[in-house]
Amino acid sequence: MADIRTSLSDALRAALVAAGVDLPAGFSVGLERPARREHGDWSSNAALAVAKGAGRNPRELAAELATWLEENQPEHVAEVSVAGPGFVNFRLAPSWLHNMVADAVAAGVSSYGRQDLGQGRTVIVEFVSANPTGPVHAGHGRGAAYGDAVARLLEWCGYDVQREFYINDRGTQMELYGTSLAAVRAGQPVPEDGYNGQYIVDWAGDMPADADPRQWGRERALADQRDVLGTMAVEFDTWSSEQALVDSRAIDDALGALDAAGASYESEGALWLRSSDHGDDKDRVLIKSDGEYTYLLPDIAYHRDKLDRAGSEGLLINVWGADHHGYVARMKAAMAALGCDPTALEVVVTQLVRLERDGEEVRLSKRTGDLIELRDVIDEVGADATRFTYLLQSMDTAPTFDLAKAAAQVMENPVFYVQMAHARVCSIAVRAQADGVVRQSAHQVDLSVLVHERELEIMRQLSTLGEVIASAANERAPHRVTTWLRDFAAAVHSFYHDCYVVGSGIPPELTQARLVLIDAARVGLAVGLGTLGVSAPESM
RNA sequence: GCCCACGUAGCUCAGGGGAUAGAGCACUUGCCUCCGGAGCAAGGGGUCGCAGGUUCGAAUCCUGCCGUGGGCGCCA
Repeated sequence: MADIRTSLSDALRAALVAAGVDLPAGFSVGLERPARREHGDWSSNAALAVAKGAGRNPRELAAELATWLEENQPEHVAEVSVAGPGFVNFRLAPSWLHNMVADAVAAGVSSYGRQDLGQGRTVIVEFVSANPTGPVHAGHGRGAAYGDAVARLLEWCGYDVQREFYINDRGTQMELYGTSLAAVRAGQPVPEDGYNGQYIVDWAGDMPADADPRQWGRERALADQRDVLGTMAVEFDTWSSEQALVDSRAIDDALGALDAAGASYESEGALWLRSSDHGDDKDRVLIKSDGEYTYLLPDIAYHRDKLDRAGSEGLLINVWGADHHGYVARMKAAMAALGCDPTALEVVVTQLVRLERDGEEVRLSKRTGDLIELRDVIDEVGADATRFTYLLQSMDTAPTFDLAKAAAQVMENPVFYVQMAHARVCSIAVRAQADGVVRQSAHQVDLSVLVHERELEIMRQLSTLGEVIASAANERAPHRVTTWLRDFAAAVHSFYHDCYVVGSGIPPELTQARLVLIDAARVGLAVGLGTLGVSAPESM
């Protein structure tokens, strides 16, 4: 079927040419969904955009376009009108929505709304990357939900996605962690700046006497992290070890490359990166005066390795917490110093979450051991609600996550509201079968009887899912899908309330058409939830 | 002091160049013969932090200021 957007765009372009407008090179017709129903189904600002360059009055030009379009109507167009300062508005016949419903049902949960933006391009999404010195905490949870949702969205849009977790399994923190475990195991106080959490006591108690505390502690922490992330269905393709980079001499190679590029120098007994040559505030230390690497150096080697694995057309996306935003400039500077394409590395900084329970703040503090583990959040709230709640807002905002509200099984809880919409349409289909309704195959059903405002609203919203997914993927903004789901679920609940599918007084052909409609709605809900990694239950 | 993000309805947040700025919660008022009322519908409520600028058009882009959060280590 012809994409409605393409056919409208082509028609507008033809109308502009017919009106004698010389289109600027690279001109693309602007088409959008008007915010207000009375402005039609699609709207174009083309006349406004070209009027000045063409020396025309925008309203008059728009009127000329509308007249031409009325005489040369694209498929499904019912009415063309001019409004406001010079918008050209299209009102479409319901037939375009009926076609879309049939397409949605045919495509199904496995492919409706898929986009071909990536064309197989490799993307390595790195997220969570918690230190292997303890459990993942609630703050990591947002990164986990977000990173995985971005990965799912990119997959849905045709990218070849790798999910990656970077393990900082060497360095100062790792030493402190090992000595803390050993001290507690021996009944001694933990060293200064050591780890104090209750989990240290628990884990030290499990540690065999002959174990290497660092090595054993690393495995213990990773197993714990993997387990908890698994309970919210976050799985990684690759777990990259910092220590392995050292062992493979990748760090020496990186040092050599930086030296060859003239990007490093010695001073005060340390080795420095000339990051200020590439946009950073100041130069940064790579090797400390005591000979130990800083965090930055292995990370540079790691990103070289990732770029190499992603290939020349590949893209790296890093999801970092707000407390790491200061590292973006130096990391990009390092990549620039090595001659890498700066657009190949994209860092998304997620703002911190304020965690509450019944309005009372729960403070996160890994150092003091006073931390809320992600495990506790999932146990209290559930995996689906945890993910959905983390994805309610833009990553640029620092939202409040109220555990009690997120856990509540009530319609005021957005995740419950959306999942309930899915369960409801599933239950209608079950009910229809129980009532002995024999369903026709979808392509035999006459959908033209679907003209109720509630039905039209479901179809209009469903028709936007593909665009929403595309923009959510492009903007790395899964919350756009969350927002769409809440709106779409509201349309489904309204339909459910006003339009019965089965029952006395419902004509058989309307029952058949509505069964197809709710099937399409089910697909839309399941696809949207799927891109967020949230389940779509058939009953609740 | 410098860097990043944010400031939209009483609260939590969408919208991030277009037309009369939206949703949920809370508040007011209606609606249960029948598919799940764990609902639906209607209503009140906003100088989009402030001041300039760019534009045919700014909540949206730019500059400054104010406020909030985070960062500014040879920790990660």
